[in-house]
Amino acid sequence: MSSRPALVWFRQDLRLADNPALAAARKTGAPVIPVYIFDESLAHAPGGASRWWLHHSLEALSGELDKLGAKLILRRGAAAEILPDLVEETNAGHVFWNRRYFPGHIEIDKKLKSSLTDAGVEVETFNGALLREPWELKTGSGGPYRVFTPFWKALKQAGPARADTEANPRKLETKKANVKSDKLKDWGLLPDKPNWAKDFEPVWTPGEAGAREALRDFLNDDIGDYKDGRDRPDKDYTSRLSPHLAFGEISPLQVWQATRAKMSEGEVSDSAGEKFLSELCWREFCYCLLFYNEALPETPLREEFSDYPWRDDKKGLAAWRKGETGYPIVDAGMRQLWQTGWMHNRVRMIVASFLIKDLLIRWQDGEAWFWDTLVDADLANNSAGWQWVAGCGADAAPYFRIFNPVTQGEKFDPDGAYVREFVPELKDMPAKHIHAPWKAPDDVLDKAGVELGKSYPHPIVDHAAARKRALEGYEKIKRG
DNA sequence: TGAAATGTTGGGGCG
DNA sequence: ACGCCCCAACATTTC
Repeated sequence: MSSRPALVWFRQDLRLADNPALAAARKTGAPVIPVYIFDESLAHAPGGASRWWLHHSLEALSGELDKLGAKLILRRGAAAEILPDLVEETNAGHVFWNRRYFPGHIEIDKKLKSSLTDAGVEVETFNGALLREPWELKTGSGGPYRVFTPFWKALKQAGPARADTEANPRKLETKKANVKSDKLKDWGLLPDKPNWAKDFEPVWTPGEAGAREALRDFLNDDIGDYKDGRDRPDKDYTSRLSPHLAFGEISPLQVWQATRAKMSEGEVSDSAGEKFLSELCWREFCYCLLFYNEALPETPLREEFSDYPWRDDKKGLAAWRKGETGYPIVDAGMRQLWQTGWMHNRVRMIVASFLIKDLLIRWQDGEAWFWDTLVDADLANNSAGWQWVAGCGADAAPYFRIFNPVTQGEKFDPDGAYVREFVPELKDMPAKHIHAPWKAPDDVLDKAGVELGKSYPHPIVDHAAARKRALEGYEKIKRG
């Protein structure tokens, strides 16, 4: 037992339960000092929507710590300098954190670990973010997996690295630490003038309690129709856990265990539960891809795609961002993203396919927009996802798989309810014509109060022609 | 975790 | 009764 305090450095693990670093700190018996450092100097600093979430998540974490008598210390700046300062200031004998896996982060953490260790501080790091570390699962030939299905099989076979989750601590050894902390509101994480996040509030509850509630609601109810329902943006059959997972308000192990428990109780069908867990493991797969391919966020994994004849189309990109492409399912998705900080996964694939293949705009441009606007923006998921749609990733959709936005709309939003919610100017269109208003007879448009080119745009590209153009571009890079 | 083009089959209308 | 055409409904191939 040591009287020198134990520092817990919170990062992408803004929770108290099932937090190995925090658990280790408690085990020392020393007073625990929780710390969060906001480092904007890093590449891939959080985008606007993530900053909104981060603010509220930190507020929630700080509140939970308060209940245990601990004060969350907030500091802003380069962790490489601030953490050693804090260690010195507090005379900490231990520092604990859960590992990060993104390029840049890893180097910082490694250096800190060795310099602090050299200075006589005991540093220990843990896996708090993944079911398995990227290096724990290898193919038969010893390399990392590059195809999802075998990865998923191997992970399912191996199971999570830890068997049990740890409950929320009820007690924490603390000491009145006289350590200065920033005020959260001074970080300016919240939007102001205008408050574009006002519609986020009714939709989301950032923080550990909100995460737990989202998981419980999903497993008790919405997961029933997950297998097919998860593809329906007009329904509420997805877990909406993504932002909670991105900020580590809940661990994948907690999700895994809770789902397995419901499955063995027979309350969740095997088909729905397995499908959901496989989606959870897409996240693991993406982390793996990024861990072994640092350039994933910028550079196509398949090199030939660097030569793809992309177009510079500022107007097209702007129309896509604003949800004014004239394709209702695309516009609904882009507006859902802007309004709520989130987009249904099926629609993410549709809008991404549209940007890349119909507009021939670089996937990196879409990735950047998602990064800024998604509350669940996650470097691994976002870059792997965009590469997947673009067809240049490891286990990517073939390039010629080009979504038809009309067919997709008719298939997955058959009544048009999703479009009506987010594209209100089409709310009086009948289901039959809502996904292709330009093909609707004049009297139908009149009756719905839609004037193409005025109240709702004409399609900015002709899909059939755009599809042909995209495939011709593919021929070019295939020939090299 | 597509879509479009092309091919095949089978039923019904019709001369 | 028969062949022929049409076309919907699938199936297969191709991008």
